Amino acid sequence: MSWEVMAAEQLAWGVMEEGWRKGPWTAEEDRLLIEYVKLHGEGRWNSVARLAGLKRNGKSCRLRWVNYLRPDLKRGQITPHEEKVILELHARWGNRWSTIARSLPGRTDNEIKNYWRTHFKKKAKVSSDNSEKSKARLLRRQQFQQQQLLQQQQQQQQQTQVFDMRRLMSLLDENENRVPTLPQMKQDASAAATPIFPNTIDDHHQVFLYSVFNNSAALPEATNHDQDINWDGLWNMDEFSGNIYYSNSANRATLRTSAATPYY
DNA sequence: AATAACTCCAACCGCGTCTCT
DNA sequence: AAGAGACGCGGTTGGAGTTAT
Repeated sequence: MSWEVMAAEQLAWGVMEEGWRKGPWTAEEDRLLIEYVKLHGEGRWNSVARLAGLKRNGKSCRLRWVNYLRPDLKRGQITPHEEKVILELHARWGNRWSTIARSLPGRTDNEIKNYWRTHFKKKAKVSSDNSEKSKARLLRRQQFQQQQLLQQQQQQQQQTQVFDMRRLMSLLDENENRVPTLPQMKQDASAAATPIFPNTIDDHHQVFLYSVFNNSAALPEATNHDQDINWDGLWNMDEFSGNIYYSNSANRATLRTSAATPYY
């Protein structure tokens, strides 16, 4: 092979390995492959190089035909209906892309696989992260329950004020949609300047509510994720006390539903 | 305007299964 | 029955294009 030919092949960046070309296909190679299939039909891919004059191995030819040149391929974006089918079939079959592709005429396993990876895999990861979060939440809830138990015992011993959960629930009902942001809550509750729940809740209950929302007896430093923390607390509250959450706010129930909706 | 980050997708690779001799 | 080659599948890579900062 002359150096000119070698240089030309480098420029076309078709890599030659053991005599086989690799990398992107040229229009001429496509034409030769289409001609070959017209004459000999699909299959016998290892004969393509010899019969069609292509410097491609059989595997590469088959892949190019199946994923790109086949005339029955459907071009264009995956439709919402196709996406639905992919989701349903993936839930049933897992990563059996060729099986899924059989239910989507004109789509290749490679195309579906790529679509899944780019559109759903990341969301699945987020979902798994959420599952980690819910484990941590469970742990926090258990700690919180222990803490409450301890508190109650101490309070009974000292015969001091007893927290009445029913009272708190009704207070929450009365103050529907008034869930404050954390900095507001922290500032107001600790300073006891302006009541957060102006209707009825006294300073003592404000601090307690803050701790319920945040599963913490102490007031933490302000954070940039105030809303997250507050709603996190609400999820826990729901799990912890039964139906506080549902009885509390239709809006929050809607939010909860949307947050709990599984996605891929 | 530059560039970093992200998305898309064609193509490759390794391996398991099938088919033929 | 066994070995070799062909085929098919799922995972991965890397370049091009697009979007965000």
